[in-house]
Amino acid sequence: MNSYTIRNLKDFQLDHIFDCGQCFRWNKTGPGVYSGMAMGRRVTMEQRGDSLTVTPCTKEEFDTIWRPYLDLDRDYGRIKEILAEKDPVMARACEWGTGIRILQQDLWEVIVSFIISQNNNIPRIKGCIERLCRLVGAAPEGEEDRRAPVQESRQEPGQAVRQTPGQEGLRAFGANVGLDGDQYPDFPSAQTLAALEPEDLAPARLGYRARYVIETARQVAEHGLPQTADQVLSLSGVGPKVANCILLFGMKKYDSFPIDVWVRRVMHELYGFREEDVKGMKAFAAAEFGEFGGFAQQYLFYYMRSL
DNA sequence: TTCCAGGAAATGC
DNA sequence: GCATTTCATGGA
Repeated sequence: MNSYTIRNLKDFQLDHIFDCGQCFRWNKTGPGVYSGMAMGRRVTMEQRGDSLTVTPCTKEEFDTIWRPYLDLDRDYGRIKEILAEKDPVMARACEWGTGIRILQQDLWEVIVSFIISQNNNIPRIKGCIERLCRLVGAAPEGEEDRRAPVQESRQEPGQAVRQTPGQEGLRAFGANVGLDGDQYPDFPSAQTLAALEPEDLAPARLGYRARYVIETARQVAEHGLPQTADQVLSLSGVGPKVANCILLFGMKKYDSFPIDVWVRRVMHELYGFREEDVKGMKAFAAAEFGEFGGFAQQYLFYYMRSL
């Protein structure tokens, strides 16, 4: 299989990039090796020292898809210099999380992923997203759809058969299909999800978030993807924290500073804020980190989680 | 059992 | 306006 290798990478560590909570569809399959699904493609990335090998991948695919996805054209060394000068805590966090890069992910996938992330833990978020993709996601380009047909017997006897436009697209993996990571369906589109009802997503076990995902899918199917912060906040199941994640990870708004339980913890324990003083933390981040707030947040998040 | 997880929406005051 | 409660799910 064709691979592409890029050498002499600086400020690049796959382990930190895929373990700082920004993405959920990459899985570690060996030392420095990750297999996953992004940009509609299933690939494996392997880092050895300052070299990165992507498989399958051509030079053209690397330059047009993975170079921007991995944000390789941004000078993270300079960003760390600027942030490290701010305060000793930030300096340590930059050093600890060196090699972190903010991926340029698909906006729709980011929206759904972070709606699912609310009041949830990272391993279970990954499980929810994987089950959602296996349930209603499209087969990736160039691969045949090996999913089992939808089980018709789910319908209770005597219960009216509900017809929805998306019914024919609904699939479910049978219990005999191994969950061995060998299947990587693409992320379901807004149109696909908009045509479903919350009970259709029950096998994905999103909990009460299924309603938010479908309602947001309908908003996006009708009005298109959000383009402003206000439009992001108007989505169902999107509050201040999730909105900031969407702006940062899906819309390149690098001044966003998502404040979750971990950031609250680090701001409380290492910066001396009261834990409930989210307004104070927000104001501090805006004044202190400014246009680099998103990068600062990622370093702090990773630092606090690994303490 | 109870608590908690990258919170948001509904409800109460 | 602000504080409290509720919302599924599953692991610790």
